[in-house]
Amino acid sequence: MDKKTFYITTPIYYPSGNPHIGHCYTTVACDTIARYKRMQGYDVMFLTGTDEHGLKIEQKAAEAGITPKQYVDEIVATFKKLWSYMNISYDRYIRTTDDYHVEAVQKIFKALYDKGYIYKGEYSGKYCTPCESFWTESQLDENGCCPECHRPVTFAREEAYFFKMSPFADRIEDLLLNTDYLRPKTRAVELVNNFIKPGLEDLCVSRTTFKWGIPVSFDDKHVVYVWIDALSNYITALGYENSAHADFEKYWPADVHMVAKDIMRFHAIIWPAMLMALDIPLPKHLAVHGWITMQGKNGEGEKMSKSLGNVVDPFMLGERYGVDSIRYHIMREMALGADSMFSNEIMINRINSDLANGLGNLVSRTVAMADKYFGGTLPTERESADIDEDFRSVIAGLAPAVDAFVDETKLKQALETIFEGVSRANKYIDETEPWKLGKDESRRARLASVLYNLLDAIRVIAGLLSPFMPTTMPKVLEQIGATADDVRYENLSRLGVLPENVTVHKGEMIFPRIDTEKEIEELNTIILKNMEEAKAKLSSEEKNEDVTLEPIGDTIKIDDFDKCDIRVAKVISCEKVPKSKKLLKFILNDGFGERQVVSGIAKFYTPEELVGKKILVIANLAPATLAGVESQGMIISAVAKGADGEEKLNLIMVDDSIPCGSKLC
RNA sequence: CGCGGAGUGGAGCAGUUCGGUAGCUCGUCGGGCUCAUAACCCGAAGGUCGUAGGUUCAAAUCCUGCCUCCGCAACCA
Repeated sequence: MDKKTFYITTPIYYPSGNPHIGHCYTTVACDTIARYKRMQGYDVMFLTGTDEHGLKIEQKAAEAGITPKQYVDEIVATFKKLWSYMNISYDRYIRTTDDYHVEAVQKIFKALYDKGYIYKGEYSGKYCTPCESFWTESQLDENGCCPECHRPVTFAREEAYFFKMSPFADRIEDLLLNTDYLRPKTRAVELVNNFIKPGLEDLCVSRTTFKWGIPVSFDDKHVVYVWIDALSNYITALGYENSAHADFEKYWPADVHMVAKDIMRFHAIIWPAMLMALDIPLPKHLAVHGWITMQGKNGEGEKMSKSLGNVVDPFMLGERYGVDSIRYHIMREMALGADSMFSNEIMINRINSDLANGLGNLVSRTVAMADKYFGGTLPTERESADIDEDFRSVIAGLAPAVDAFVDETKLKQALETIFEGVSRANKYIDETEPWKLGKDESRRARLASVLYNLLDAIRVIAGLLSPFMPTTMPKVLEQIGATADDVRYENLSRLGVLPENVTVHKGEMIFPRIDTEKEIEELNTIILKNMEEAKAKLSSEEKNEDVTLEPIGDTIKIDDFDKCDIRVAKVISCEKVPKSKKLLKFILNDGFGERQVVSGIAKFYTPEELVGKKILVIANLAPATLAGVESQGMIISAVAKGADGEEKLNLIMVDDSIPCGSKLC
């Protein structure tokens, strides 16, 4: 008999740095769904992996003085270590550097080329020598400068391959708007309005500017750019166009691709387009979740950032509170589509109230009573009461409800449902007052019924929670004397499965209560230390260590320089350009009068701190309009890239004694 | 007028599709209980549902204007 199959994937992660709790978010959710489906009897394929090509990896490796492969090998090892630590039960791990993937991607690329969906074109734009990058017309800025470094670029042509997406626009729009492919669907309209309605642009799918990638088989100047290389992992891992695996027919189409919202676009538009072009059925669902944001001092969510030192280290948390507690918290807080706040306090409170006070204490008190009143083994006489019925029906109703939520990838709601059962059980204890029954010899049968109902309820709860917390639930089952057979999936929607004369085994506390104040204090100490380290790292960068410098540009003649009229100017006023993130609007005194200049440095400076300062401005630059504001010139600043990849920018400020309008030569 | 989302007791959220007593978790306060991990159970306080209008017997829910926040896009001359 063929089992029903279930194929679920995480994205393949980009190993340009070590994994953090954000990666855990997606992966733990997939793991839980995979385990749940296995429990239900599905033949599950759970895929994760790493996307190991690209310029950034090439550069990072060069900085470290090792080959790209050595570099990614190291980081992949860390990923695998984390997954093993987090109990991730992936069935397959794909690396885009794996031979079979490389081979298959080349075939896919060729197939798309043969079908006419990939064509050789060329950038009609210009080449930026320092960046070693070509830019298409649409990417170029208004002065025809490099959109990354904004230096003049030389006009050049270079061939590249493009993937034609426009033939699929209508089908993709339909997929997003009229099917439940995208979960949650709230962002479908946004995607359609922003990317499909204006016309799907052809996608550049090859590069000649770096080498660390999969060579195009029929044109080895080119390497395959990220889209076709990375996205196709979902099918190559099953053996599509390769012989390393042979279960494409069996598992495809995928049931769930789970991704974070930042890569939703690629999975919602490009991936379906690729599959359509290849005539492959589309995956059933794309589940998009939000980010974990750190709760800042004012209670606002702020993004995790290495320079803030607020990156959460999953290993550290696991050591302190147990891996299952972390898994629980992640899934309990995660909602489809929406961001969720993370703070040590939120997490500890959650663990305490749900796991320690709720579930842990329920197990502990129930087992303790069975032990105390019956020496651990229940007698077989029974006496039921009306009051049992409501309790039993709540417990019996858990499994179907949880099934439905898991199918909709709503793990948060699934957990809420299960914990309603925990709550109901605690209430049942109060209703039945077993401690009173224990004092009355004549009520032994009643007491046995009550404790049996409780143990049986815990059996169901622990069974349903096993996919979520695979390490601790077996301990619960051990304590209540349940066997693996008692928590077979079919038995989770059934009551009365435990043997009448079940024997409990009192053990240690499964979820010890955390001393909130003490832990917060200790964690704050750790965080403080991290922040200081981050700061120390920053100041060492200022000493020119670990700073990536741009190469020196092409030689120019003195006339070339003379074309630039650089003047000293004083900042009269400065304010943020409304609706822009990066732009500041300056009114300058350049010695001749007032001049308005816009500069994209809002990230680095606040308007107030610049007023009154003397700076340098290119005075004869052609005016341009930015975000609707005219800019008459360019303010000069010094730029370098720090070790963390973040740009460091400093305005060149000059001595106040230099008169406005002085010319640099 | 670029596109979209959100504003609900102290905190985090549900409810808005198809108007009809405003709900959950945490926190606070009071009570109960003692089997248990200072836990558990019950109860209470606390919200003019961002704002101003409109439709209606009736609006958190429908319509209009406005304010604030967030995401995407644009923007780094």
